[in-house]
Amino acid sequence: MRQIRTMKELADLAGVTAGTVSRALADSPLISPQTRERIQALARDHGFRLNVVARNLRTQKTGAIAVLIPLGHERRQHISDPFFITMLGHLADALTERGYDLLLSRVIPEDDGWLDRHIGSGKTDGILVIGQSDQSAVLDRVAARYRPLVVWGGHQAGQVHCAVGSDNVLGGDLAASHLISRGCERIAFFGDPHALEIGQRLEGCRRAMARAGIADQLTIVPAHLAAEAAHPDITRFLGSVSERPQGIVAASDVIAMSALRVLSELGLSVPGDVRVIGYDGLDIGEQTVPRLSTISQDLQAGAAAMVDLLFRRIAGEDTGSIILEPKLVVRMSS
Amino acid sequence: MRQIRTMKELADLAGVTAGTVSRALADSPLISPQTRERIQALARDHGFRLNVVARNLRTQKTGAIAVLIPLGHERRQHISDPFFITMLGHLADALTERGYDLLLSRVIPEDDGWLDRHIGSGKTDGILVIGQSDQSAVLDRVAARYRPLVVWGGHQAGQVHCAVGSDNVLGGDLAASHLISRGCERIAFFGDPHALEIGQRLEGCRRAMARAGIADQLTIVPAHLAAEAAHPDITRFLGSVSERPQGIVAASDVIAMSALRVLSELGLSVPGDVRVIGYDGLDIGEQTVPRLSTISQDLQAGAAAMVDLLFRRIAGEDTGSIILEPKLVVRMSS
DNA sequence: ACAGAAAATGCAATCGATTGAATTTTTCCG
DNA sequence: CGGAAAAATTCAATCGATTGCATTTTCTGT
Repeated sequence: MRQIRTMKELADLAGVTAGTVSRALADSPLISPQTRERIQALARDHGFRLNVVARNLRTQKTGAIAVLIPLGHERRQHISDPFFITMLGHLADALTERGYDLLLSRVIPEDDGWLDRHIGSGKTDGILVIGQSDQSAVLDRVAARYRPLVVWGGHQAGQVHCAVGSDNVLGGDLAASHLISRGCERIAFFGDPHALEIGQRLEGCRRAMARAGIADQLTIVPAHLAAEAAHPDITRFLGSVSERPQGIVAASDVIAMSALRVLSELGLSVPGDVRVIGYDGLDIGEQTVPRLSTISQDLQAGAAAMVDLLFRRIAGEDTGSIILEPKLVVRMSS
Repeated sequence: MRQIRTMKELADLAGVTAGTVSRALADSPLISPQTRERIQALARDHGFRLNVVARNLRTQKTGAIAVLIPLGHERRQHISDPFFITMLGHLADALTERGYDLLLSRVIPEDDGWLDRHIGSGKTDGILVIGQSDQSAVLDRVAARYRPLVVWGGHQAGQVHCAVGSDNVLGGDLAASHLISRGCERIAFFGDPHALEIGQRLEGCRRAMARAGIADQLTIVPAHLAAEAAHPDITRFLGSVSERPQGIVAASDVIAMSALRVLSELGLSVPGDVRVIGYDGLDIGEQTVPRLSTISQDLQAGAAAMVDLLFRRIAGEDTGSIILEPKLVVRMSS
């Protein structure tokens, strides 16, 4: 039994034409039940798989969605960053459920054309971008004429591109309020506010402290996002500061983990000497010692929302952004 | 300036035929330098992107590699497992470097056809599989007739499919020997030896202990691979055991992290009361408290090797498996 | 048994780029 | 300046599946 590679071959075998085979395999009602059954059996027996590339060309669809990870402001941030990865996993699940493939691309934006290069190549039916990095302008420009594009990240006034993210200001507020309610007054914020989302979290932090009348007790430590890079930043700060903070709001769980480690190295107890709260709600927060309190973003719902919006945009609908509500998760570190 | 979508349109604009445009854009020496330059400029000015799907159909290549993650023996293991993810990141980097796309698929093998379904669909030029799970037989069957397939995982006698992995027996030996050299006698192995790679690690562990004359001091705790699932397994064991082990060899870093957490919850110090060593060499091991000693697999080199083998197989070469040497990394937990 | 409707299948263009072979244009040299 | 060789370009088939339209086959009801 020789291998059948094309519909033409299968058609010859069945004594029909390729068109009939195509319809039979697609369960078209135009084909009689008998021949349909016969052809499908034949296809099964000969292990026939239709050529998806040819179909894509003809139908002008690809059945694939690109997930792009721009590494703009943080070259050292690797694709294996736990946040990216968690997001990626959820997106993979959501897309798989809809029968779509996921084309992964790590992008280092060297010019403004990285997005355009993906569009128009016809490789995917739509694009999901994880994180705006420092490419908001590019995203806005492209979004103005290319619909099927959804971004994970912050939302700000005047933003053109469709984004899904959590309310970062509220999240920062929750984090700081929580520490304050536990008695903290001197609070340090670990994270580089230069990035949009992180800036918003800091803003929320400020808001909560102002409300408590301790706005002047806030220190900002622009720690790096990647764990290896954040460690020295944090060590430097905690080692040199005269008045140790009572509470630390980290801009991400990864930064919080670095903080936990540095504190342990300095012989300080958490939450005894210093209280720590992270941001993201990643699973690894469950595995730290002590288990990490955090602001949880429900990335699974976020991923589902991104995919949902994307498909509605592919269908032609014009959707707005979605802002999810962050939730305070109190574990052992605060 | 209207949008140019096809080579035909661009050709009309330039007053030549599509064939010429195709060659000009491909820097073919058949085309005169002037026209080539002119056409390339035109393409650039009009933002022309050729249709990759059409080219793929014609050239019978796709420029994409599939990465499949079979979740056979561990349904609860999520794609966001740190090991998968780290591997995926390195593979993405290695493939990006060669200009290939990465098509990600999470597979739950419900029948034996999951691999065949990917092959022949023509969507990718080759397949990388992360982990054999319990699908060794399927992999062997397919590998017998489909060349461009490389698997991350263990290697055993009679194996047909091409695999890249580390010497698990040696790794297990290294881990146990290290603990023994630190004075441990009662040693517990955390992990389910039912899976090929883990069984081999246990074997190495046994070998080292036999050499030290303490073969009878080994306890096996078949902990789950996923962190959430491993935690209760470990708690149950450490809570009930009469003679607490002095050393723990964990079959993965994730399991080791769960162990660290349980030990901390029980008020035991690491490495004071119990020494712990993991397996994999993941980055997160740097962030635990205390920092995790481990058997490092150099996943980056492993990923590079997988990609290298895959491309050699795509080129028609018939390659053998590769076994990497694991390395002992001593940090603070042992 | 037969017109006419309905059902099933065949035919052929199409998606957009690539490439071997054919053809036209240019170059070069005696 | 003629003519062969070299260079540049065009022509047309091809990759494999999809689909509107044309055609053939199979049912109806009378």
